[in-house]
Amino acid sequence: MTVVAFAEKNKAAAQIASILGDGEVDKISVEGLPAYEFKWKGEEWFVMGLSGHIMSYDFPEKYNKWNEVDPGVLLGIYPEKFVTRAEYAAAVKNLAKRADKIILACDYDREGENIGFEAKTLSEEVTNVPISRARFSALSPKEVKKAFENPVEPDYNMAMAAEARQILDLKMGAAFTRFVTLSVREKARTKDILSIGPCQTPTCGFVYEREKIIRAFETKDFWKITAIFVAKGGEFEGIHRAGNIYEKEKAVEIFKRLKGAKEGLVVKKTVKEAKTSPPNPLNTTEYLKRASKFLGISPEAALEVAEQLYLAGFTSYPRTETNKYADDFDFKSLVFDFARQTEYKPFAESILSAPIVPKNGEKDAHDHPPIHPIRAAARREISAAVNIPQAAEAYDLIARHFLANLMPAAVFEKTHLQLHVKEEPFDSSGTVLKDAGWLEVYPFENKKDKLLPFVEEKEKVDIKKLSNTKSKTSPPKKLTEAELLTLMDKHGIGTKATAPSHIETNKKRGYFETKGKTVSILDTGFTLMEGLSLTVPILIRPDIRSKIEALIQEVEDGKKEFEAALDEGTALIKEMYAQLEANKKELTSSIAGTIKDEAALEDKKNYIGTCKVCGHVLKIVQTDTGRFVGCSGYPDCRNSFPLPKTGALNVLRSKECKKEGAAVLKVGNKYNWAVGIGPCFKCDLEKECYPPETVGPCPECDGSMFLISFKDSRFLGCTKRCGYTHSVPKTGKLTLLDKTCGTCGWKLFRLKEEGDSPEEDFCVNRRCTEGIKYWRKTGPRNESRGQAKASGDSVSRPEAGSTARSTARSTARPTPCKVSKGPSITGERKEDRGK
DNA sequence: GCAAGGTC
Repeated sequence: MTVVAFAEKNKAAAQIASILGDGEVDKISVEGLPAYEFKWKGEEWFVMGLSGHIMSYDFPEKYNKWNEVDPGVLLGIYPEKFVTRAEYAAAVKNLAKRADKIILACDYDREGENIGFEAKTLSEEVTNVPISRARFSALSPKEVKKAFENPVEPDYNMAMAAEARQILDLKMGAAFTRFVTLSVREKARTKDILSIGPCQTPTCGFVYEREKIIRAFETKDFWKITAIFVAKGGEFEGIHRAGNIYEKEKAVEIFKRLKGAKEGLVVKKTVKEAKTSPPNPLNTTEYLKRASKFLGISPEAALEVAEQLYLAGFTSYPRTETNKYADDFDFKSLVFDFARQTEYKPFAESILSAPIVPKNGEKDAHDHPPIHPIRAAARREISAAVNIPQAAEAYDLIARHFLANLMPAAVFEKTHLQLHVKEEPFDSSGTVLKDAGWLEVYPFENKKDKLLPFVEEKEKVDIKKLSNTKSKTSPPKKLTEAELLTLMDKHGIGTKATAPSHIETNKKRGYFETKGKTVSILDTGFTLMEGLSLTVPILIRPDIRSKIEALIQEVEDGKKEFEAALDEGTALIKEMYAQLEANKKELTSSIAGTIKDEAALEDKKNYIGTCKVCGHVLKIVQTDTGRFVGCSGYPDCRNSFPLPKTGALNVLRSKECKKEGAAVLKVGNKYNWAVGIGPCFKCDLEKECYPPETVGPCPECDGSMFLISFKDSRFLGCTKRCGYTHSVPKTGKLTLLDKTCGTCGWKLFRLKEEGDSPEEDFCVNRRCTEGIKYWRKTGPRNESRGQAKASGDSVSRPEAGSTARSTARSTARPTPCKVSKGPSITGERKEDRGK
C-alpha cells in the first residue's frame, strides 16, 4: 500500500514527514522537486509540498490585447484555469500514478482546501484512487498524527468558494483597471497602470478618507489655565476645571480672578484602584499591528518572519483569526518548558505558582489557535535556525505575549485631587503602578507613573506659578500602518495573510507611501479616490469586498450554488462598471491632470511653478513656431505667458519676482526675464529684486555709489539718481572687494588688465587721498565716459487664444557685466574729475 | 500589462 500526501509547501511536507516517519525519512526528488519517503504504520508514504496555488485563472489569449478589447467585454467571459507551475503539476501526476491512496494535507483554510483541489484535479487526470483530506492546525506531532489517523472527505464547497472569489476578483480587477488606465491615457501620456481591485482600492480609500479629514480641519485657538502647586512632598500641576477654553475673554476673566493668588486648598482627595487586563491572545492582525508598533517591522516583513518561525517549529501557524485558546490547550507543559529558559524563567515560575487562567478574546474562527510559541527557545537558537534579522525579536514578542496572557492584571492606584484657588476649581491627578502583573513580562507597553506628592484633604498648598497658555487644536494624525491594518481587519479587507500585500500594491502604484510607521496619500491616489468617490463610491469603501465575501461564504456554507454566486457577483460588477463608464469624463480629467503635473514636476528644466488660475503646473512649452510658458491643465486651462524668442533659458530657482511674475529666467548670458512681467531691466522694481552692490556713500547726497556697466563703458552712479557719477578704469577685469578703504570707507576694487600685468587692489574715490594717489599713478588713460546704447529684443507670443498679458517691447538693455548687475541709468550725469 | 490568493 502506497500513500501519497500533498502539503501546501515543501517545509510543511518535510515537517509532516519527520513527524510521521519518526526521523527515518528519505529526501527524494520528483521531477526535480523535493519530496519525502518513509514508512508509517506499515505503509509506504510519499509526502510532497506544493508552492501554494499552482494553478490560476486568466482570460483567453485573444482578450489580452488592451487596445482591441473593450474592457467591459471581460465581464461576460468565463476565464480559463491553467497550470502556472508546470514542474509541480508534473510531480503531482508522477506521484499520483504510484499511489493507492491520496491525502490532501494543505493548510486548514479556504485557500488550503482549494490548493488541495488543484492537486486533486491533476491527480484525477492520471488515477482514480480515493482522495481524502487531513486537517491539522499546527505542525505539532500530536495534531499531525491525529489528522492523518482520521482523514476526512475533501470539502468541495469550501474549495469552490475560493474558486468563485478568484473569478470575481479577476473580472473586476481586469475590467476596471483596463478601463481606468486606458481612459486616463487618452488624456495624459503615461505608461503607468492605474489599478483597481476589491482589496487594494478600499485600502487606499481608508488613507484617502483620513487625508480628507486632515485637509478639511480648521485649527481653533484655545486657552488653558494651569497652576504649579508646592506641597511638602514636592511640586505638582493642576488644571482649571474649565479645561480647554475656546473663548479668549472667558480665559482672561478667569485668570483675572486668580490674580495675586498665593495658595490653594485641597478640597477633596480620591484614591481609586484600577486594573488593566493583559491583551487578548494574538491572531494574525493583532500580531502584525504589534510588530509594527513595538518592533517597527512592516506588516509584510512581520508575516514573513512569523511564517519562518512556524516552519522552523518555534511558533504556531501564523495565519489565524482566532484569539481564544482552546479549552484543552495544554498551558502547563508549555509554561514548564519556559521555566527552563533563563530569559523567561521568573515569569513562567510565577505563572506555575497559581492555577492558570488564560486571557481570552471573543473570536473563535475554528481555524487555528492564537499565534503562540510551540516551545521555549533562546535568542541565539532562533537566530541560528531562522535567517531573518528580526526573527528573535518577533519570537520574543510572541513568547512574551503568550506568557502575559497567563499573568494577572496590572493594578494601578489613581489619585485625584480637587483644589480651590480663590474659589476657582482646579484638578490634579496621578497614577502609581501598584502591581505590574502581566506588564512585568511585557516591556513593550508604556507603564510610566505620573507621580503626585503626598497631600491630604484640607491641606493648603503654595502656588509657584499660574499661567494662561494659548494653544491650537491640531488635526487628526495621519494613519499609521498599524491603524490601517486595524481598519482592513475590521472591514474584512483581504485575508489575514494578504493584508500586508495590499498595502504594498498601493505603494507600488504610487497611490500612497509610508514614512516610518505613518502612511501618506500621494496625489495620484488622492485624485483617483476622489474620482471614484464621485462616480462609483462603493468601490473605495469596504462594502465592495464584503458583498463578494458574503456571496462566497454562502457557497462555502452550501447555501448557494457556485454558478449562482458567480452570476450574482458578475451582475454586481457589471452595474458598477456601467456607472464608471457613464462618468468617464469626471473620473479621468482630474487624474490626467495630476499625472501631467507629476510629469511636469519631474521635468526640472522646464518646470516654472503653480498656475494661479487652475492650480496645475506651469512649464516652458517649445513648439515648432516658438516657445512660451503654458499650463499642464491645457486645454481646460489656457493660462500662458510669452517668452523672449532667442537665448537659452534657465529657471533661476532662488530668484523671486517682486511683481509676482511666475518665475525668473536667465536669458542666455544676457539678462533676466520675469515670466508674466517681461525683461527685468524694464521693470521699475528691478532694484528691489537685484539690489546693486554699492561701493560706498555718495559724496553729493545720502545715496550710495554703485557700478554701472554698458557694452562699451562703465562708471559709478548714485542709487538716488542725484546725478553724481564717478569714473572707473576703462579696461581690464574689475572686481569689487569686501575690503574697504581705511581713509574714505569706499570698497576697494581689484583690476586685472589684459596680459601679464599684476592684479592690484585700490581705492577709486577721487575725493579721498588714497584714490587721488591711484588716479595720479594711472594717468589720463581712463578719462573716457560710458554711453548707454540701445539694442532691441523681440519676444515670441504663444498660440492664438492664449491669455498672455505681458508684451514685448524693443528696449535698451545692459550687456553682461562682470562686477555688478547694476540697473541702467538714463538721464544726465555729471562726471566728477576730482579737484 | 489587469486581481487576490497562495508561497520562495
